[in-house]
Amino acid sequence: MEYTIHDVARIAKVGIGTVSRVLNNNPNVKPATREKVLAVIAELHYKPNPIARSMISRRTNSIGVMIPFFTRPFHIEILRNVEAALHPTNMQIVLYNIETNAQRDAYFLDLPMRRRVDGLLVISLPVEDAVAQDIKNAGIPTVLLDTYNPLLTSLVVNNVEGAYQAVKCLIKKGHRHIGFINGLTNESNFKFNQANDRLIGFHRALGEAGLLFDPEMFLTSEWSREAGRATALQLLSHGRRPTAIFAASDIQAVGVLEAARSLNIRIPEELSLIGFDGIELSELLDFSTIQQPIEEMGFLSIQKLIAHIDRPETQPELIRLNTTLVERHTTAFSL
Amino acid sequence: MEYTIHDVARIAKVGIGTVSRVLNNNPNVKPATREKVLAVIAELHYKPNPIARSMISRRTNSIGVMIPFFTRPFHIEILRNVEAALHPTNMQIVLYNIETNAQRDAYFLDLPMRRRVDGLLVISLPVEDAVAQDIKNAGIPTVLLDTYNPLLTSLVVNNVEGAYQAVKCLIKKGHRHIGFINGLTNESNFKFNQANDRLIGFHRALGEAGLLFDPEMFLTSEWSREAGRATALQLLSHGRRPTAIFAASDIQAVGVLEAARSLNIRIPEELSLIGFDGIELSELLDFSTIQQPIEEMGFLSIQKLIAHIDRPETQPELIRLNTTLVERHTTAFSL
DNA sequence: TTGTACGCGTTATCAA
DNA sequence: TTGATAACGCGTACAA
Repeated sequence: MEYTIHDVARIAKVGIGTVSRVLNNNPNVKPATREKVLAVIAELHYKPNPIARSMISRRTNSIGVMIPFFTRPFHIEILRNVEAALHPTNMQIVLYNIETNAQRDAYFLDLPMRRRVDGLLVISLPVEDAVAQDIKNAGIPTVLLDTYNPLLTSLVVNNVEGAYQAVKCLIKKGHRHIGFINGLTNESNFKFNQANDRLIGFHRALGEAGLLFDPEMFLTSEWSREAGRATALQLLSHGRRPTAIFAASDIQAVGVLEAARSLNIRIPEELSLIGFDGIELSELLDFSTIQQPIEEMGFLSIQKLIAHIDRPETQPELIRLNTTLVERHTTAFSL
Repeated sequence: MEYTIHDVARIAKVGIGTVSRVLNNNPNVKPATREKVLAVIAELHYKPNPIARSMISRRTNSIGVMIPFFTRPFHIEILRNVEAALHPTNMQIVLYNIETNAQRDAYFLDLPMRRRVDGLLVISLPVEDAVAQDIKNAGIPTVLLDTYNPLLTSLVVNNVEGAYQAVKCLIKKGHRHIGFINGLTNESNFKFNQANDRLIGFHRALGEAGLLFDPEMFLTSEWSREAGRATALQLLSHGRRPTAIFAASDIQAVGVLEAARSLNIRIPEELSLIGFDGIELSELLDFSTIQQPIEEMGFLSIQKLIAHIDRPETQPELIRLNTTLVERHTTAFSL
């Protein structure tokens, strides 16, 4: 038994226009009639139908969040903060978990969320130029978080600088033989260009210290614990094993921790380690990392997205946030 | 430049009825005209407006997922599997993160998602009888996961049996002095009755072995790592400290691990530990736990929910799944 | 087999 | 200050 605005109007003996005005706090309603209408609304427990409202307003009060959800805890923490940022609003999150290339294309190309969401927040997923152009043409307010395309507002962390911070820290502590486990640029066919930037930072720190890049000390793995461990095992079994490892993500760093333990290599005495992301697990396992401003990333991206929704003429911009080196108990001086 | 069904009809020189029939695969369309219409649809990249469709069909193709999202990794893993189960469908997830009592009531009492979602999946959050009755009266297809109410289809794990398994295992290994860190029944004003059941299982195993319940060995803490650690510290500082601890959740068990490490208590030599949930972290940190069938919980709950959506006359049922003891390297014989 | 007209529940316009 | 009426874009009887 769902009531409509007509029921309210009929029972309150007013026109539906008046009810609508009451609902939308239009001041052009005589206080007395407003009271009368509100009384009926309360009595019937009437709630306006949001779908019908969307028909007219062309707003759904929801945003689509595209996220490669389960690959990394980092994404969960981002999502948490996105959610928190959205709370004060009355907007809802429609979750698009993206696990395969096909899924991503299905969402991006068909843009099925068109008119089902007011805006789109894309987390970490690379957006090709053609797709970005499509999104722009379709006029879908969009913000990219932890991924970049010049056509769309993008919020990224300075990955080059972050990696540089990490490696420089290790060098400062006397390490000369530093392993680098980077993330795959291609995973599930996604191109994560974060990895490229982190490699650049690695190179820069090395170059600045006059250290040579040793190809044998550079490996890549999936952005996962298991892959991180396997790769670390490889690195640590090397004839001349590294005295320090920089991992491109915390979850890979966890794998390094495991590998070291299984090889009875003590951390930090025999091996220093720095991860990347600053997920809660890094604190829990007490390892050093390059902290991303996760909370700020969530809030700022929502703020920008809402700006795009409210003012479609808003121009795309690139926002670059900084990382922070957080030293915990996995970084020691090289012997 | 969004096209409507009228544009398609006009350009294809047919009526909108025909276009609609083509869109909905109604067989009563002459192949030739179908082709013609499809050609125009393809040319215009026309997509029917889902909002307008919802007006008529009264389906939104989305389900609301209410989840106390960030308190425990367990919920994340549940959500992951719920998402996976929903993928084959063309349904979307609207995420309702619930962190406070006020939020929960806002969602439950106003039922603002009414008509914005086809169904509701409530994870872990207790549902009071009055609320359950409201939901039933409102005719909102609903499934409760990891929480129970007789009025609604509920999918729960046998918490009593799970706790019993854990404690019995410890007793079998010779432990006579077993600490129990239970979760709070009330947290953020939520009443988590999972804790009650686990306490019952604890009692049962003790009683069966003829062991006395020692109130000093029974503490409760928030369902968090920090709280688990603080509580474990208290337990382990006791004059006659336990030789084994059963924690009501894995995340609390992690806290126990930390506490033991900080007190230089070796695990499992000096202290055995069993957690509850079977989250990935338990595998990562290699501690024993009572494994919940997380994947099955996700898939089965969605299956049941869809049944309720498709056939509103479906009767509520109680589904009870079993837990499994997974022994890793934190359970040893008592000396 | 096809087209027209109506209704879904709102908001917005316009005349009263 | 108010009420009737026209959209919004679609699905669906019903008539042709």
